[in-house]
Amino acid sequence: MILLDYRDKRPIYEQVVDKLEHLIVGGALEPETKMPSVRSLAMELAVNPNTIQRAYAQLEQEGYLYTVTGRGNFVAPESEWREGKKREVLTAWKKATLQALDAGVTAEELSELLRQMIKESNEEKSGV
Amino acid sequence: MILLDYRDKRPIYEQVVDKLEHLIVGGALEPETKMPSVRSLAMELAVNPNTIQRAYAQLEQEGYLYTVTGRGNFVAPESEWREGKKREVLTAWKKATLQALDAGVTAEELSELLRQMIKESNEEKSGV
DNA sequence: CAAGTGTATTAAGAGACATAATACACTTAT
DNA sequence: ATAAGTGTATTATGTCTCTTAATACACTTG
Repeated sequence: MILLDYRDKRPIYEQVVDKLEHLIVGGALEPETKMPSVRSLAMELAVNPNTIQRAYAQLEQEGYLYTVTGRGNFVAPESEWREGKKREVLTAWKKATLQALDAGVTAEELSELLRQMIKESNEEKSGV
Repeated sequence: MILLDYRDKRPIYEQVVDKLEHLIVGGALEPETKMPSVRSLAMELAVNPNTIQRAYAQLEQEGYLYTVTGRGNFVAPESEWREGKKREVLTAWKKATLQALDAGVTAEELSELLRQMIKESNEEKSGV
């Protein structure tokens, strides 16, 4: 379900959060899907159960999962996280754009890059 | 010259690096400007000299400063860092853009936001 | 009732960050 | 030449975060 990157210097629980969040936002894990138990995912990643517990707790805090004691963790309905996620990435995008403009990148360069990325994104969808 | 943010959880030396880099890229500190000495800046920020030493070492590593033992640290010529900085921010911008698209933000929304930010940026320059 | 869930607690170790106290080589001004 | 101001290096100490480890407990399912 997940592959850890040992060269990554971020905490393990943070990597787990990011990867699971990506799977959820990307639709690979649909709402109401049952997540692996804390103990089984810890076993699979050769990691301490506490670390997974921490990752799940954060994902619940951010609205991606909900927990039922005794039953397990489940992917939350999209309405629980879609808007929050959108705000989060837009804030980050604005910051990155400001930094680019500050560094001397022109508006035209950014527009052109954006067009190019959209084009590539569409080509992938239609299968190139 | 700098104001530390104690709510910021990042290391102090990293904050110092970021702020000085911003002053240099923004033109507030021109090339060949003499930087404050390790000891004096440490005194001013009420911080250990080792911490400033670390910040200066990283800025030198990234091409923003050059060091002359016994004389001090100086802002490097723009040619030493301008291209590297541009590559850095463009990489970050592309990543942020991909994440936005992944999260369901449309290309049109990003284009519109970009236009809006350019407009505001121009208004500031002309003094609104 | 047993096995599988989430949750909580305490202890220990590793590593990064920061402070503290020195020491040394070099440059500048006197 | 000397003193003061530079950068640089080293060692020790303390704090904090991350992680592992070992338990313990409440709840749910079969």
